[in-house]
Amino acid sequence: MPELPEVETTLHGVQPVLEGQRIAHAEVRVPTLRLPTPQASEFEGRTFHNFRRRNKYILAESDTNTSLILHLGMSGRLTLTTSASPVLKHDHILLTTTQGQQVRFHDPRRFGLVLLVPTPELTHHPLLRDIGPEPLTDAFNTTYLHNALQGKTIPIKTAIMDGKLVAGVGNIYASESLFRAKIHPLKPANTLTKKHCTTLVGCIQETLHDAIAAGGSSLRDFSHSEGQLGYFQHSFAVYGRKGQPCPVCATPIAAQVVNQRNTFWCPSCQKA
DNA sequence: CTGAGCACCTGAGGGC
DNA sequence: TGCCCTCAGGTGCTCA
Repeated sequence: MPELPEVETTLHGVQPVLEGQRIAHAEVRVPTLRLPTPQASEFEGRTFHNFRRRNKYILAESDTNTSLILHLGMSGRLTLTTSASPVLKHDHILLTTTQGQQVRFHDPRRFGLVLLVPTPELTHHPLLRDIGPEPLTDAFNTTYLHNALQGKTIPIKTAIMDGKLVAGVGNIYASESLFRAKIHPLKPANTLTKKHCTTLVGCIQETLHDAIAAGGSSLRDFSHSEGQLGYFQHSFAVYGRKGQPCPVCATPIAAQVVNQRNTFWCPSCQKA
């Protein structure tokens, strides 16, 4: 998946199509996603509004006190098309508006999910209730991060990928942010000084902002909801660049699996 | 609390 | 050309 910037890009693609438009027809072809998908009839007749992103979830509200929760998982994407367009393999959910536009949830690996839940329960929903502050808001700041890291001996990279600590920092942007901050990914979280935290907060925000501005990354599975490819991957400084020269000092980039995830850093620029 | 392992599922890419 | 193997952006569970 799509990390936060890709979700943000997807949100901006789908919002203009669905916001305020009635769902005239829905089709659920494959209901077995990470969690079971509602029946097609539960989408029909709804008008969604107040689209927004929380962590890597896209949320929206509709009538009868019902809200939408959508997650792209590892390989999910939303495509914008019409009902005239041939249905592709892995097009699991098709929502057609009264305007004739169609949004499709396409997800080969089916780690994503699409749910309808009672709006009053949304903030208490198990998927959302324990999520930490959004990284691009003032709530994510030096004091917050420093306090949150106290007592944690886990690697800082593992810490910032924990959605309970901060929302939406995935595997790619964790490596990229730590490179910009010149902090070694294995540095124990509780050894970061306030100064480190100030730098890291700034670098996470800067990295995400840059990626959003670039329209999100495009790895194998991602395309914009319009079907165009993003291009932030051309800007990766360390991710996926094992053995290649550091863009700052030309030292070969190191790689190691940390917390089950591939992790990249510059052994010279980033201090433990 | 921590880390390791596994699970969900399919497709892409490399090696031979 | 094709088979076999490994790996992948995310989460969430169990176990020691």
